[in-house]
Amino acid sequence: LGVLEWVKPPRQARSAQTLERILEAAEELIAERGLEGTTVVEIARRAGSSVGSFYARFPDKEALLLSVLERFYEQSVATAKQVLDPERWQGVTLQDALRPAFLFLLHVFRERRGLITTFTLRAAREGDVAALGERLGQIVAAQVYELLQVRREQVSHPDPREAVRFATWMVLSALEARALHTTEAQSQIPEELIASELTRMCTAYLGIETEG
Amino acid sequence: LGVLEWVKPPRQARSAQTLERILEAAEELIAERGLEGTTVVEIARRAGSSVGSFYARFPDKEALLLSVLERFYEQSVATAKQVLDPERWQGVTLQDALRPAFLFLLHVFRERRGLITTFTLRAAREGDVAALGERLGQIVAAQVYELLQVRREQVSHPDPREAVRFATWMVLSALEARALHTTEAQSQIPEELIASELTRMCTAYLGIETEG
DNA sequence: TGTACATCAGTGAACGCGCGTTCACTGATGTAC
DNA sequence: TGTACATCAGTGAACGCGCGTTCACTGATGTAC
Repeated sequence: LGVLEWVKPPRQARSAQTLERILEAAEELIAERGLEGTTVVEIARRAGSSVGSFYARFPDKEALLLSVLERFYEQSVATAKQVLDPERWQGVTLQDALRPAFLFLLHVFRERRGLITTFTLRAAREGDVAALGERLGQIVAAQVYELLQVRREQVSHPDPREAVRFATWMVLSALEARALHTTEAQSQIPEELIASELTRMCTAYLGIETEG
Repeated sequence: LGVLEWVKPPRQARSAQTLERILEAAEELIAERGLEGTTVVEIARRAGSSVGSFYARFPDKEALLLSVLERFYEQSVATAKQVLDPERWQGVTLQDALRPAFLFLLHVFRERRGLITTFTLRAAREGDVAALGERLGQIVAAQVYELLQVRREQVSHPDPREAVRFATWMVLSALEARALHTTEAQSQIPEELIASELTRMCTAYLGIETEG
């Protein structure tokens, strides 16, 4: 499912720029108001373009969403790989690795709440969108498992691989829920506290003897 | 936010029945296809009624959704209170209380997946819908905390009340996420396993010395 | 118990709005010779 | 280097579909006397 499938590639630099501007504008608007709340006319206007140009590139509005989604997905995978690079976490206790990682995740989910919400809503109805999200989760779980390998002997959970998968799923679910429902009351809980409790929960679950 | 605010009360038994049939049909259709996917004409047809009758009761489609939501919310609160009644769990270890409770929750979230999904999507954009969900979560957390009181001395988490709130939020988030994304791969994980791991996670997090 | 009238309940065709999509047209860029 | 032509890029008014909502009308139920 490469971008080339939804987008008719531009032949001139000029239209490549137009395409870029359209994607940019679309991402902004979708993040602000969701897909339903965003009209093609608005996208074109914010991009300083026209409806016709839009349809010269995208077969329909749906294809646009998929393009924006794919961009986002690739960014996410890249970020995850970078953050979870084992190099970064050598000689650090699991807790000291997890807490900052959770803080970072909380930050990202807050910054990109609009897009995440839109995609989540979409994933609830479209299988292929859901599949992307799941793939991302599995990539993260695999990376985390790598990190855990070094500290293997500390883990008392009978099936560490499954445990990591499960914990990853729980954490991502919670972050997703937090992005989805931002009632005032919820957002009161400071991110530091959430990060601490997530850390406590994960280490306790994996069965790591803590020293705090 | 009582039903009476959205629904014009019927004066004759006949129209009370019609209203009931409309609510029933609406709930079915919304569970099957979501709100957007459900037209007023369809609701009327499935209820064996007419569009005019619909608008004799509801000011608009939105009010219908709120009525269905409120019904669901009240059922949920009632069920929660019943299931978490301390009477039921006297003399049982926390693990033996949690596991069946989680199994039950998984069951409910599966059975009512359609409605839950619709309301979740809605809650992401409408504050008042989100508020209802949060209220439900707090009710559950409070009840669970009651259950924990008996086993207080076993808990090693420094702030049990907050811990219960946090754990409840995590569990409900995970269940919500599971309802939302039913990719094939996800639904493969058997509910028994999820219930076990949730139990393990919660007891470990609260800091309860397990005996298994 | 019967008649006249008021209100409630129900019907579905017609209306209208929002928004995705099309299309006839203009202008810009590249290519052939 | 210049001219003719083809293709690419861009424009925005007009179209049309789906669906929520209205409304003029018919029938049923209750009430007054």
